[in-house]
Amino acid sequence: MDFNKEKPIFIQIAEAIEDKILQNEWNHEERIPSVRDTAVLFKVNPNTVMRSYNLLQENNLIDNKRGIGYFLMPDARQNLINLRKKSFLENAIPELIKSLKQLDISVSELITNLKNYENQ
Amino acid sequence: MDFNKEKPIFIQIAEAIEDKILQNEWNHEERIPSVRDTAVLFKVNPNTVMRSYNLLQENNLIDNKRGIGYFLMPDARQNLINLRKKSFLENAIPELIKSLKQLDISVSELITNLKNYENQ
Amino acid sequence: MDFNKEKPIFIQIAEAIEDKILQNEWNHEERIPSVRDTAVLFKVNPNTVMRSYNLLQENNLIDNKRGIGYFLMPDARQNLINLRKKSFLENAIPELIKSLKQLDISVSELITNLKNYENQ
Amino acid sequence: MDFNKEKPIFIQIAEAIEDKILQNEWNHEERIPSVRDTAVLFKVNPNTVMRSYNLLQENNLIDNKRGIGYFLMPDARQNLINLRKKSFLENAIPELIKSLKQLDISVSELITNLKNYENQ
DNA sequence: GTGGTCTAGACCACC
DNA sequence: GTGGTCTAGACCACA
Repeated sequence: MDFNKEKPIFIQIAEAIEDKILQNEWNHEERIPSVRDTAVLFKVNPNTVMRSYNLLQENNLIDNKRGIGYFLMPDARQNLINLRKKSFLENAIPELIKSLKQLDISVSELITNLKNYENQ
Repeated sequence: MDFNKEKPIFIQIAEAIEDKILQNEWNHEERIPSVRDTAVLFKVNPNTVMRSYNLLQENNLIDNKRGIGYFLMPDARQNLINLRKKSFLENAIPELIKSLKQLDISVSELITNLKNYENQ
Repeated sequence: MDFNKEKPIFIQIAEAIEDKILQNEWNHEERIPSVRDTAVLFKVNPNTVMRSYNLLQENNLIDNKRGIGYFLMPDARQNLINLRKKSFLENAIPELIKSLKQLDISVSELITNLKNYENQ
Repeated sequence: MDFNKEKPIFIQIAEAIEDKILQNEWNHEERIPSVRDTAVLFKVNPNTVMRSYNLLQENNLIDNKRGIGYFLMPDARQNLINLRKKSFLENAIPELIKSLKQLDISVSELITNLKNYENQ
């Protein structure tokens, strides 16, 4: 995995873990890899992974059992979907509309364009 | 104008000026306000505006005449539209698609949603 | 190091670093000194070094890893040689020819003159 | 005539006039065009031309007769050739040698390259 | 520790 | 008047 320079690395790692949650990489309330293992996996300083895990914890996606590790929250996947839906509706859509107007692209043009992706 | 804390101010100023270009605030190859005037307008240090103008110059939107000021490039508006269209197609659309998949939203659902904005 | 008053300091620093690259001061993709250290070395404000590093980055000679520092690009040395060769052929040679004509110096005269330098 | 952005305009105008002197545009001690006419010719502020003329005067190429205009100095052409020869030997040649070394170009390579220009 | 942004204020060359 | 460079010093996010 190589990182996008625009976003902080710790956020990108958090998002990568979120993606795994969405893809059901782990079972209900299962333990996720340790900070150290994840740091090795991403070739990154453990402090950085720590920040990612803190972020996930703030969003109620994982929880910490001291001395044992981090575990998925009971409703992790559903919480995550809700979070993303919220941000999608509040941010992505209005920005999309703004871009369309500035570039003088009609909604129907956009739809045509989107169809190219429909089967991927 | 108040600034978004997420992005550097000098970028936001550059974008604000880009928006003015799109809205035809200035005529073909017209002189735009001086660094100092823009600094006063945005209540910001002239150095910061300097960075914004440098950015615009790198993108071939404005050009400098020594001792006189900055002027719109002949094709500023068109160049800008091309730049934005390119970034829109390369970034916004794929991200949109990714979000749709993760959230299990169909394209038709999205279209329905978009229609709410159609007349704004 | 003392600076030439004709050229901006930040450009002269960038050129000094380029010279070090040409002289293989650093290994392949090695980290170069921090902005602050370089500022101390040249007895200059860190902001000034920042501008030099930005310039080098634009020319694909160095790259930044967030929170860590600046690193030589994989092909830094070769890119640099290409850049300089290009500018040499496009600028230096035609100017040389122009001078020769204006001064009524023949190419063979020039060659004789050049030989004085051959063993330095 | 369009100006190179690297050099001050007043210097470029002075050089353009020097070139005309070399090309015998004017006769011995002839009057050269007025500041105003030259300003119109180059589409430039008269103050700028004033600075060019001052520069030429400092180099003993032209002289001013108050209320009448600027005139070529008796030995203008020869003075100019001497000036240029001096600067050529002191600046151009050593810089050329430096570039050759940095780029690892041998003198013979250079000569080959120069021959392309020999008949222009 | 690293780089990045911003301010305040000075000084300069150029037009 | 214009832009351009530089300093000093502050504050911040990131690793």
